[in-house]
Amino acid sequence: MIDYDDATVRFKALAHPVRLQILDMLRGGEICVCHMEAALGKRQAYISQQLMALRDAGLVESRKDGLQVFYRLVDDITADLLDAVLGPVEAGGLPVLESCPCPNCNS
Amino acid sequence: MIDYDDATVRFKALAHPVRLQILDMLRGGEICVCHMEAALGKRQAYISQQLMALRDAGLVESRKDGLQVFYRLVDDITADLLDAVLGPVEAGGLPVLESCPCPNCNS
DNA sequence: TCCTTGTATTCAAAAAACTGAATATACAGT
DNA sequence: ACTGTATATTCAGTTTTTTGAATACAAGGA
Repeated sequence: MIDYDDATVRFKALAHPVRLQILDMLRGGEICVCHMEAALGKRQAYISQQLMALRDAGLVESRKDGLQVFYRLVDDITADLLDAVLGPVEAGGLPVLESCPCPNCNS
Repeated sequence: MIDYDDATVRFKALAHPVRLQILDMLRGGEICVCHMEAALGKRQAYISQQLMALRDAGLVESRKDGLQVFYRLVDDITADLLDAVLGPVEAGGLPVLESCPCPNCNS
């Protein structure tokens, strides 16, 4: 028997433009919150709220490294859904952002 | 540039257990409203409301045949999304339902 | 034309999601 | 211990979604 309520949780989490954009970034690999903040141009607290929603839905998980917290996708299903709707992940990898203090942006 | 708002419309429509169940049925081919009513055990008006939501989101389209209205999926993207989350479509085709007056259920 | 059947729409109340503001927590450096 | 930086949580007001109830519309048959 298929659990439609279960699937609904996933789609609900996906049904939001900012969360979609975050997940889209995460297709390329794990990212720190500071990076999302710089890339999306939204307040930090707001991004953290959306990340909480994604965590609660079980779509992402986080890893703490010093002051930064890195997020990544939990499973391949989410990546497949994004591929189907947004198209394949864009090449080029994670851009270096001036305003981001994470190790990736400070060579 | 990716249109996240556009994708959000699709995911919003999918983020509902009854609508998901309707779409799941439609993976097997077009179905009449009376069939959904019998299969889901919900009021007709309620099902029609969910179908309206799916139509507004552009996920399904309808065809009128006499008294009955048949619905079908508009594109393959939706079917792909359902495959990814619900698993592949179950074999067996559309079951014949006692309480459904459509031609399919009256051999 | 009138009645029946199948489907669609409108409306309103309740529930849920969204988001800004304020605040809390955790960690690193001094 | 104190400070600053990165992230998380709580709260409340607003907006949106959900859903039951009532009603409207459309097509076929008598």
